[in-house]
Amino acid sequence: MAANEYPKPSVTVDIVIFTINDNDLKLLLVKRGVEPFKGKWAIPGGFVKLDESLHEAAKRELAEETGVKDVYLEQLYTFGDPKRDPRGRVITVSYMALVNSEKIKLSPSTDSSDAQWFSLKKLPELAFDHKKISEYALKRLRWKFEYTTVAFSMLPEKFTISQIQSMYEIVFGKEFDKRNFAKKLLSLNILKEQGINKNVSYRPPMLYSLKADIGEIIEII
Amino acid sequence: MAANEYPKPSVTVDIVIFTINDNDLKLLLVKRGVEPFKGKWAIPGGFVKLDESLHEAAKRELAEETGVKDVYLEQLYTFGDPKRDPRGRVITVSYMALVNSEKIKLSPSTDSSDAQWFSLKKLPELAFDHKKISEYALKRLRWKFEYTTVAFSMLPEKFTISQIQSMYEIVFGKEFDKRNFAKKLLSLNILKEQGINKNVSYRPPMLYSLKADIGEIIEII
DNA sequence: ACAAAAGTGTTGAGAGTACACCCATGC
DNA sequence: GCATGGGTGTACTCTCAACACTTTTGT
Repeated sequence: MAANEYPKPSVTVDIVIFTINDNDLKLLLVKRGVEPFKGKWAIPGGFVKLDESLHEAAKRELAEETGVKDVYLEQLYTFGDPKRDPRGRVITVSYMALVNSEKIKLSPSTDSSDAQWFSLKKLPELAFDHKKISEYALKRLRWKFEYTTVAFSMLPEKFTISQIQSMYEIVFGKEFDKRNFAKKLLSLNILKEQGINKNVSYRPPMLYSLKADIGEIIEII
Repeated sequence: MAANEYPKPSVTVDIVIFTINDNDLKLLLVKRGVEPFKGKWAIPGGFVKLDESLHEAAKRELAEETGVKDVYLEQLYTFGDPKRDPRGRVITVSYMALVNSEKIKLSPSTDSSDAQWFSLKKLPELAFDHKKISEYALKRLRWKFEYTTVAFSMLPEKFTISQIQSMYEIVFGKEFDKRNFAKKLLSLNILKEQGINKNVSYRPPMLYSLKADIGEIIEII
């Protein structure tokens, strides 16, 4: 039963890259330049190299597309229907990434007609089973927002409470009560005051950062 | 960028099969007959065929090992470290299955020295990264018990409340208050009374079944 | 003084937790 | 009548949801 007795499928990673800008939740799509689905929009991804782990492959593809490293990256689910790629058997391990839109510069090698941010509300038709993958990613994103601190990975180091609340309202598509939101957030005891932001024409808000010992994503369930 | 330009990894499915018997949570392990790790215990699994989906592959391997079909089966996570298999690049999609121990007959082709149930408390050393996989599966199992109705898939059609409570106590390794447990369970409104079990030498318990419209696993979060 | 967003407290409802006694049966 | 597990209610605490007004700044 050696590992090479069987015909082998191809293995890819596909990455649903989320960001928030213009008060909207967006994901990055690339336009396919080759058949199949030539000209259709697709989630960025590519083949896994034999000497890299799945996570490394996802990180590499992400860096190639967006130029960012050190972002939140999480494996979602592996899609392996035999008919999902007309070229042959391709199994894809899907990932989700959360990036801070201010840190992104879309890869200069791909001009902007090839890679674009799309609002979740106005997605074009997607290649392969990428609609299913992006729906799965959105569910997971909401779950993670509800029960962990991933949201902070889409913010700059210092942020205001209303910036956080606004992200939650965008992701869940509904509004939250300001008092209850702040009360809950502060009671978690994960924020540190960072002084006051003076560059606004209204009452200046308190800036916060995550406490030093909250480097990693924690569960707030 | 055809699908076959790259050298390909092998893809397997590995299934963590849980059951409860003798008041203990157990998982099924098979003894490896070939190198590498010959003689070591491993989670059952095998290569994915080119014309079957991942779920079908997991179902097939499960049926080959245990003879059971129609059990709860869920994809967990895909492990793809380049060094996880000394034979070469093997990516494995892990699954978890929950089976009713009364319905199992271990495959007759494998004698009992080759496949055995092990208590989670006394696992032997495992081949490959199977320890990591089984730990991941246990976490997911506990999560699913807490927030969904998967537990019922390990019970016969009619069951008592204390059977359910006993399963939860085994899976979480702690005891629950009998009154609170019954109150919570009955308040979910998913059980139907099925008359009284008379074959006991103490006050006979009420038997329940899942309501007809609760065929699928539901979230009880 | 006005516009804009920041900041803040109380109340009621529901869920979870802790806790102990009587009941129905077989032997 | 005794051993065995079955079945049940109350009180407390905590969390969540609903709800509106004052404060601070720039212009």
